[in-house]
Order: sequence, then C-alpha cells, then structure tokens
Amino acid sequence: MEAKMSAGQQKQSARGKILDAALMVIRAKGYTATTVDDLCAASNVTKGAFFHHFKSKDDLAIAAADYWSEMTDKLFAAAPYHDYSDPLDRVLGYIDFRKTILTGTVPEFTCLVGTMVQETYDSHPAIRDACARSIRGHAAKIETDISAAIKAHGVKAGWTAHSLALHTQAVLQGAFILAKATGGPKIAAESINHLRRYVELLFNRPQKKS
Amino acid sequence: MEAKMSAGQQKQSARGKILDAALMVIRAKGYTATTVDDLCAASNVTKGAFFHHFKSKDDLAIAAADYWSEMTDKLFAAAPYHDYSDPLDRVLGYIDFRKTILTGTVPEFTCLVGTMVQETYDSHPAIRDACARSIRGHAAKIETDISAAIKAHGVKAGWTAHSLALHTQAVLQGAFILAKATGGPKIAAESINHLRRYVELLFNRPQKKS
DNA sequence: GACGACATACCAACTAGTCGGTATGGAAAG
DNA sequence: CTTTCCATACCGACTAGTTGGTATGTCGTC
Repeated sequence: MEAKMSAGQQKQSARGKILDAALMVIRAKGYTATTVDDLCAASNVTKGAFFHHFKSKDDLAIAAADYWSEMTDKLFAAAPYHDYSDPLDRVLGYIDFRKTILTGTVPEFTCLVGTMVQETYDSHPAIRDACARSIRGHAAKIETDISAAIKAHGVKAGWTAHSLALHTQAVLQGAFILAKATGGPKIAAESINHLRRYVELLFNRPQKKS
Repeated sequence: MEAKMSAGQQKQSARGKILDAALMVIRAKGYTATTVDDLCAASNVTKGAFFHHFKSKDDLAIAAADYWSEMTDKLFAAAPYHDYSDPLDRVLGYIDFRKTILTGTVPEFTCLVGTMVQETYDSHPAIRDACARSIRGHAAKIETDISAAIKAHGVKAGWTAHSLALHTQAVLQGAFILAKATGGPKIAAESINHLRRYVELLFNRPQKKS
C-alpha cells in the first residue's frame, strides 16, 4: 500500500491483472470459449488467486463488464470533443473520435459488452444486465449532447435524442461485427462515415467531404 | 415409408433436423456454449448420426452458415418489395421488410452468422469465412437495388452503393445486439427507423412519418 | 495470532469425438 | 425371382481430455 499502485502494470494486484486480461481475452475468444485457465495464464495468476477474488467465472464476467464501463468512461471523458461549444459539434466530434480509435487488432478496438451479451443474454441474465447497463450508460452520455443539439438547432421531430443515441451504439456494434467478419476496421470506418452523414443530414449541417 | 416425406418435419432426414435445430440453438446459446449433445437432443438424433453427417462440430457450423444463407435467400426472394418498379422503393421496401420480421423471441429474429462470427473470427477461420460469405452475399443483393436507385435518381457521391449496402447490415447486426441486451425487438425497430430515414435523406425522398 | 492474499493439488462433471455394431434398400449374380 | 453383397444411414456405449470449482496450505503484515 505504499505509493498509489501506479496504474501501470507492474505492482498491480491479481484482481486488476485478471480484469485487464479478461478485457482482451474475452474480446478475442468470446466469453464461453474463454476458460478460467486462459485468464490465469494471460494474467500470470494462479487459479487460487482467481477464485479468491471472484466467486465464479460468471462473477468475473460481471466485474469485467463494470470494469469495462469504468475504463471507457475514462477514455471518453478525456477525449477532445467535449471542448466544442456547439453541442452538435460535440456529437459529430464523438463520432469522429470513435473512428480514430479503430486501430490495432480487432480485439483491441471492439466492445467487450457487445461481445459478451451475444453469448449470455438468454442463459446468464446477470451478465446480460451488466452489459446492458454498460451500453445504456454510455448512450446516456451522448444523449445529453444530442438533446442539447436539438435545443440549440431547431430540428423537426420524428425521432428522439434517446433513440438516436442508441442508434449510434447499434451502428458501432454492427460495425464491429463486420470488422470481425472481414478481419479489419476498414468496413467499420465506412459505416461510421455513414452515421456521421446521417447526423449531419438530420441537423441540416453542410457535409464535409469525408 | 409411404407418402413423399412431406417437407414438414416428420419424415425429415437426420441431417436436415440437425441443421434446423442448429439455427435455433446456436442463436439462443451461442456457438461455443452449444454442445453436440444439445444439438442431438434438440433434433432428436443420436450422436452417431451427428458425426455420420458432419465430421466435426466446426464442420456443422460451416454447414449451418451455408444453410442459413440458403434459408434467408428464399425468405427475401419471396418478400413483396421486389415488385416495386422504382429501385429506391425496393431499397426502402427491403428496410421495411426487415422491420416486419422482428417478431417472436430474440433467437427467432436474430442472425445466425452475425452471432457465430463474433465467437469464431479469431479462432476458427473457416467458420468466420462462411459467415462473411453469408453476410456479403446478402449485402450484394441489396447493393444491386441501391446501384439502380443511384442511377435512377441522380445522387451526389461521397458514398458508394457497396458501402451503403454493408452499412444496412451493420445497422441490423447492431440492432440485434441491442435487442439481446434489452430483451426485445423494440429498440431494434427504432434503429431500423433511423436507417430508413437516412436512406430517405440520402435520396432526398420526402419522409413518411414512420 | 489472525487475517487477507495468494499457491498447489485435486475432483466431479462435462465435452468432442470414436468405434463396433445394426437396419435398410438397391444392384448384381445365379 | 431370389439370394448375395455392399453402401449408406443410423445407433449408443465408451474414452481421453478439459472445465469450473474446491480444499488446504503458506506467507507476509497488522
């Protein structure tokens, strides 16, 4: 407990190491195919340590979903688009930011909870709910800016800030599936371009070339 | 042995029964969590019969992806939107049709290959490719109508028929994930509404209320 | 000396895949 | 016509390996 356990990776607790490993391994192999031993090997932790910190594999999944929310919250809170004064710019900036983080391998840029909910929604309600919380929590933040953008620019209805916020998440999740099917982020980026164009059209914003 | 094995379900071959069961069980539980015994139980077939027709579980997955393509091809070929003379109406009709088939339980209206590719893209290349083939094959059919719509109505570029066709699939796949997270098709339908509105805006088509 | 944080050894249940065997039906031989 | 032969479809007990989970022990710190 000396020092503030430097968010690095060296002096990290077993629990933290398992959680970090879980984000990568589960995104790569899927939840069911990920074994407890996989997680232990990837985090250099023994099985005893695993079950000391998590009472079951399902319990780890829920903790991983919460940890994922925490990590992504930090990532997006630190993103540059919050600085724009026009809320519509913040929405478009969010979409652009999502595109810029499509780098590295597929498991590195895809979404943990989107992956997990597919395998667990019917058989593991607690995990499904944790995933749903994570997605909804993230969508709620974008919804705030969308609502402000609606107020700032007068837009005729037919849709709500809530449904548009969820739609952005649907596009992203779907883009990840296409990326997995094709092996790269290129198709995903093009789908995000379409999403940006849609928002521009909804708000009658002159389009940039993209 | 009388009658001509009425395409119903009674006198169906073991292979066909396994394939039918696979579509439902895998969509409900995911590929990895689906055991060979699950499939045998769901199709009332023995393990011997299973491995007589498929040389491995992975082999079944590939056959199931192909079977899925075959089934969906038939479903969409029989859909009413093909009758419209304006290709843009066919595209919008396709989108509307996708919305009308969001009925029943989640495993009933979600996509087999979208589910499978998430779990297999990194570890089972052959299955991933079968899923990719299925998605691309389906997108190619919509692309035809989109291309025709671009020609019929003069639309300024910035996007291609190909990328828009894939974008429709991304929206649908993402909508399914949201449906799984929330337990119902309502959110998925709203995302499809956004997709329709996007296409209307792209083609400057006066919007219907939706 | 108690308690939290790990390590090691172990287990019962489950899993994909195997293997020897049976049933059926059609074609070739007599 | 009928008998023999063989391929295909199917059966279900069995196995080798894996899985999530546990029981018990050690070690450093308060």
